[in-house]
Amino acid sequence: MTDKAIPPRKRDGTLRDSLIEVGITLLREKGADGLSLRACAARAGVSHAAPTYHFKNLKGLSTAIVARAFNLFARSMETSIADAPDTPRARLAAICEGYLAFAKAHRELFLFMFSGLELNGDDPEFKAASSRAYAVLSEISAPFAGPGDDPEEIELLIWSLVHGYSHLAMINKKRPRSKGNDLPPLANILRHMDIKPSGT
Amino acid sequence: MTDKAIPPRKRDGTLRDSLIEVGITLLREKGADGLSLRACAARAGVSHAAPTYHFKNLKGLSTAIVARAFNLFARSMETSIADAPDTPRARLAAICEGYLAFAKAHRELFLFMFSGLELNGDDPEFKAASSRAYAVLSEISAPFAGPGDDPEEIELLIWSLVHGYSHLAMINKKRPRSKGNDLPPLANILRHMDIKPSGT
DNA sequence: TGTACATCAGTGAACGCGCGTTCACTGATGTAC
DNA sequence: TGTACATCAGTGAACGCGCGTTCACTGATGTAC
Repeated sequence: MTDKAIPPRKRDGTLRDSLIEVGITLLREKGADGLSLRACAARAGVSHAAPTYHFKNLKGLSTAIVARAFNLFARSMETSIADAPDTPRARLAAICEGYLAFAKAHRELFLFMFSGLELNGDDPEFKAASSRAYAVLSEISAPFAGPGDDPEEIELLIWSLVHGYSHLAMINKKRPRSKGNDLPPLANILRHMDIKPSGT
Repeated sequence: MTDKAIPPRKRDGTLRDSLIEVGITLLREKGADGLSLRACAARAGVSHAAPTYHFKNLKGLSTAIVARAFNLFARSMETSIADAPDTPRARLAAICEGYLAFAKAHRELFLFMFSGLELNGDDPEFKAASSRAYAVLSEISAPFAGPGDDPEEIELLIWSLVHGYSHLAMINKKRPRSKGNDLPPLANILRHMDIKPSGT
């Protein structure tokens, strides 16, 4: 079993993109410790120095990967919302499901993007992608801010809850068998949170 | 400036402990990437092979460090609770403050212990320490479970919220200056969450 | 349509580094008698 | 109190590994005229 998952390429302008995808694969398979410029190059069937040309260094590659991750993340939430009934509560439930679904589908990537790793914070792709995700959250939260409320507080309440739930779920891979292997579902947790859309 | 922060030691039975503390220092100074068996040994003024004797390997050292972390974490919450008025809401607020205070005081350690890193899950010290932290949370949450509620759901609601808030706060070191550099305070977030002690 | 030239995208060798792990060893400490 | 012995705690050399980064290079592609 050799390691050439991707056939050798020649100048078709897609290498940068491929390296990002390979990086995500590497994260999935080996976690954050398995991500390196050299490993990405090898997996992409390219010289070990090639990634440096596109990303300058490991931090640059990581930033590009996290930018991609935030786009996938935003898309997961957007898709979930698009399928939901057009009421504030249904949309809230949907964004939470989308958040959690992304985490479950990309555990290592999710942990990586929220690992506190230092990135090129000024990178435009990165900024655009993370803003996109934040905008979704912000939009869905807005209807729950009453007249006297700071909308940022409501956002942060919702964000904290769904992020905490998802993050803890990713950390606790293994739970005691006695109660089944799952946390109480997110929907049940949400039901306990008595915030109300401001129109009611 | 040499690197002998701790003078060379000779057989006083405290090396294991010192290595754990040095490991925590290393995390604080350089993050997860700065933690290694060799770096701990060097910092403790001891041969590079010494840590292996006590921890077997890097995973063992990491497990010991996280166990220590969970004890500090539990203590932070316990202290905060001990100083609070003896009402369910005050105790809830106190545990949340203790949770956040620990994260702020030990950012890198907090990120490390919740990084999803694989540890020796069966290690007794580790199990005891994490159970201790969980027990605090569980005890404080109990009064908020009404007659029809699953107590685990209430625990998870509270845990998710405070964990999410703290974790996001650690990730977003830098916020846009325009609004000041701080998130809306945790107390405000908690106020929006209308759970009630079951006696009321 | 052909040619000269610049730039682009990737190569491959080389550098030095820190790492985890193994292993034979040693000298100090503790125990049995 | 002295002696023999076992175990403990740490040493230091050695192993091979993968890593990031630099650098002179090359051959393909694109552009100007």
